[in-house]
Amino acid sequence: MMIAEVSGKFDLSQDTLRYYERIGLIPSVNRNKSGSRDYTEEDCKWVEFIKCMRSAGLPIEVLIEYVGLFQQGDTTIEVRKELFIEQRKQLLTRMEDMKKTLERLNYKIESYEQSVVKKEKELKRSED
Amino acid sequence: MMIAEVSGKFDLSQDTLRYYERIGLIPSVNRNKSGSRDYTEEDCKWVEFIKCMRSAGLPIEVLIEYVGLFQQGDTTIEVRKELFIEQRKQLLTRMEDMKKTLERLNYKIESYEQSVVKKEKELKRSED
DNA sequence: GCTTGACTTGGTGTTAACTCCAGGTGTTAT
DNA sequence: ATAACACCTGGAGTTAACACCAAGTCAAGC
Repeated sequence: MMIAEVSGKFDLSQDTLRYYERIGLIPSVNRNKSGSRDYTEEDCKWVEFIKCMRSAGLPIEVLIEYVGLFQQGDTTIEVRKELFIEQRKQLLTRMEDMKKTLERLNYKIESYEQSVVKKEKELKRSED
Repeated sequence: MMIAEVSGKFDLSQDTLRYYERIGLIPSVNRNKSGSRDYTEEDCKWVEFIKCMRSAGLPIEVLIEYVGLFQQGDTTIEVRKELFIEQRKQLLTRMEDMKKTLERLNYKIESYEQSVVKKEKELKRSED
């Protein structure tokens, strides 16, 4: 799979894909004879995984660490688990914050609806 | 209320509080005779509101727009409502992303637990 | 009246995460 | 074989959201 296709498939710019690879956020992708990247199925899975993690706000630095640990093999499983547990904890905190904010937005929107209704009633009265 | 107290109360640096005010993210705070900021109850409510919105990832730019609209009075209620509806939509999207990521993290962590258990069993066998 | 400490402003510096660009190489179509 | 195109690399530029700093002012304690 050429980079253009991967770019389209995951809605990430080619620059971003190259950037991710350069900083070690995904393992390095093999090149074909002419030097272009040729993504394997495995590579695509990495890209998709990273995209998912990033979309939830996991920092790049942490993900780079994970990729590094992964590449070091089974001896790092325990550390990787701890890393994920920590990230899950932080994710849950962020989700809680968002839940509170969501309720607040809902309340605000409802209030505004009320005040619009009031305005309309006033208008109707003035039309009489 | 002096800035130090507000800073402590909301766990925001004084620099951040001044920054927020400077860019119009909170309405400007009155000064006492010696020129220092003196936060009213109202000011604190703004700070708390902004902190809540920021913690859920609403961009500063959007919040500045909201504060501007708010200060223009009731004629902007409809616009403010739309603004919040849009932000709520985006917030829900982010929350969905996070939920998926959370499930994935949970799965990874569980898998790692399994592989640790396996390792331990192997160890036990080799002890026999 | 002098130091100490909290505050002020205006401006510069920093970090994360991309994003863009120039200059070069290889492939493909006419 | 020449133009058009996709891709490469190394490096510089951008944006959001702060964080830091210098130089100055003000009030309080000794």
